[in-house]
Amino acid sequence: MNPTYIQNHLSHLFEPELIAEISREGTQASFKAGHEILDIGQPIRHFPLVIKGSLKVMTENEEGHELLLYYLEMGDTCAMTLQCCLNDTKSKIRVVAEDATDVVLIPIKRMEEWIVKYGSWRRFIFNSYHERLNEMLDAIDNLAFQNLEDRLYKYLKDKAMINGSAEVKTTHREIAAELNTARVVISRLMKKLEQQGKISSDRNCIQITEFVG
DNA sequence: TCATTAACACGGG
DNA sequence: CCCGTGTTAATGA
Repeated sequence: MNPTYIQNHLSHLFEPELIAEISREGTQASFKAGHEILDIGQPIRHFPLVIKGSLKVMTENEEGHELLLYYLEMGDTCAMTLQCCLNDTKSKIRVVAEDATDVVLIPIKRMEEWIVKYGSWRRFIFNSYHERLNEMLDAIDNLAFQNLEDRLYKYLKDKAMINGSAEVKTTHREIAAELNTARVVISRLMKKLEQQGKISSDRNCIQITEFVG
């Protein structure tokens, strides 16, 4: 892979020797929005460094209900994938491209090697664990203690945030599936949020009024 | 009280 | 016509 590509995107994270190694060992991949990169039960051979775009990481319960764990954005990597690498287990997660996304795929065998060899890699991995753990705690808090209306609004704000736009292109049906609830509830709550002036909505498109970022 | 399920009407593409 | 949306009625937790 082209070293300057890695250089341009990851030099702020890693030392030059590691950049060179990533260039040698990694492969670049691009995914379209909606592309499934990894499914539950699949063996993991690579782990991703996100260069551009964003990935959505989910798990699933016995009834087949999906639960959103977190989003990965530029400079992020996937703590769940890391955990699976170290144990050599199969994936407990599903990873889908949220929008057009570029990643660098690194063979899992380099993981442990680089942890010993490179301070910047070690810090990166620990830091990634830390961030992902915090996001999961947020997700749990959200599920356990917040009502649906707050969850919906937070969901919409998160979506807007990762798109980098106040506009969210989705449907009530999709949102209902993501939040594990019924479409009719989303419609009702959306109406409520609209009346409060927090959002405005058209068919297939929702604007977040107080979007910043 | 609020979610869920099913059913129906409306309108835009 | 199909799909997304808004609404209602019955039922359940």
